[in-house]
Amino acid sequence: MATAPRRRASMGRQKIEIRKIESEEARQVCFSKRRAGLFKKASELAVLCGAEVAAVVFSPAGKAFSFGHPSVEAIFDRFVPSAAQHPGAVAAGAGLGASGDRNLAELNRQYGELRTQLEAEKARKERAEEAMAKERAAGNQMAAWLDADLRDMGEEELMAFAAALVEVQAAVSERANQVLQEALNVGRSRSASRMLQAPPPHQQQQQLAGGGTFEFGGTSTNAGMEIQQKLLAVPPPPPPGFAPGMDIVQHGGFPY
Amino acid sequence: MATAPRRRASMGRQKIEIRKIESEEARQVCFSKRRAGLFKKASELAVLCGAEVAAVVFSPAGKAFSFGHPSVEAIFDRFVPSAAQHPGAVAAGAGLGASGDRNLAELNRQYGELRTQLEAEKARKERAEEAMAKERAAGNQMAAWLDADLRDMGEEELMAFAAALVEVQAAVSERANQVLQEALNVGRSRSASRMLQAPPPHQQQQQLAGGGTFEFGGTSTNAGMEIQQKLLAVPPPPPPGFAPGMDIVQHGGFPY
DNA sequence: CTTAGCCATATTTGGTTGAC
DNA sequence: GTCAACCAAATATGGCTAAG
Repeated sequence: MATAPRRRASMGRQKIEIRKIESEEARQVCFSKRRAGLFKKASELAVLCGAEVAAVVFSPAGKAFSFGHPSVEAIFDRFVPSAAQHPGAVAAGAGLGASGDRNLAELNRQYGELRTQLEAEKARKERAEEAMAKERAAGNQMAAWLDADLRDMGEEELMAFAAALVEVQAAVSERANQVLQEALNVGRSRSASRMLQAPPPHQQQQQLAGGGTFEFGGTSTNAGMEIQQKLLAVPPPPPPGFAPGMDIVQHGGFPY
Repeated sequence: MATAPRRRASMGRQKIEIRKIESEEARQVCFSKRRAGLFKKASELAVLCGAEVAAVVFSPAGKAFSFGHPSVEAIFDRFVPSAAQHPGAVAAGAGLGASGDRNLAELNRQYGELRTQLEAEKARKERAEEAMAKERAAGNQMAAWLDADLRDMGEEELMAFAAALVEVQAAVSERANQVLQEALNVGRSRSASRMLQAPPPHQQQQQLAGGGTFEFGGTSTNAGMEIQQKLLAVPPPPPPGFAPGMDIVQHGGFPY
């Protein structure tokens, strides 16, 4: 058409991390958009599932917005009847027996924690997946073992597994050396050298901790301990997770 | 509607009208998904815009779920100044049977739900544990392999074996490093320390930050949150490594 | 039954621009 | 400064299947 600088009218939706938006302005705009979106979602949830939903939002400026079906009051009322969810309150419980005496705050905290962990694990899993592909490339039988259910391992297991790996690594290394030695002794240079010509593509990544291949005990007696120490040596463990902090209460299960 | 029998494993997301879902089952599923989505949105809104958000939803079955930042009660209070939610300790000790009966019962049920959640997680871990046992078994097998009598091997065999070892070694090494890294990234709470059956007594239990409630109202600078989110932001590439000494955060404990 | 993915597509919403 | 509109990429999630 005319002389209209047809520049891409948009960069499309940009990905943003869930952290407080710096720009006051952008934040305000975002607030509006998302508030609307939230209410819409709330509404849909209410209609689609015949659920009772209430949502109250205070803009950073202090203005209040709310959505409620049938009404905010109704929901709140139902929710708060005797609310014993005061951190200080006891909210003893008997129903569920032993552990029923936790107060909501605690449950809350626990849940948030759990969720955070799940989130973290999820991320980890993905990275693992990636690495796995690489290993598979190695094409050897061991890869299978290495791949195994690592993806499903929890932190604990991972740690233990790591310890195991270190051991194996040492053993393999040693053995490899031996084999090479043997090979050389028997003197069939031909293949011996060729073998070495096939350097595993991932050898490069062996550096991490010490600056080279980590050398945990050639002995398997205390590999675990070593690791433990290494771990502890690491700086503080930054807790990952999505939307940390806010207190998710989930009085109930949260499928995620 | 033209039947498209087995087009693809997925029909992709179908467009649906916003009206009560007929299928009880589908409705339940939808409820779960959307409830999660709603809370996530709420959470994002809170974080992104530094707003205070509360959402309460009652499933058609009557179960209550809620999300609140900083907390549902806080929002409620603010929304309804006259709210009488400071009963002090309605359900204290006595628990069921008191005026907070209904509420408590509800709470208990809810807790049960949560507990189920946790159990699920636990189960998952167990499965992992199991898997690990398997790994270990494989490991033993490998050990045997390592002990194979090289003298009985033919040249070819020997060479192949050696080559394999080298590769395995590399793979293991890399994997070990990776695992360690992962563990470090996530290895905070849980029982990262319990990982070794015979852990050195000097293991300093990491103080986990868990889903602590971070103060929001104010302004920005909340070290804890910053870091957490930063980490999250770090998608995949940036090798967390040991070097970066993000400061930490660990809000020690909770003011409970 | 409840939970966990998968996949393709419906929605949502950053970033911008322009009118109030 | 608020809000609406636009565009395109980021997400959320119906519909299903598989696993407990």
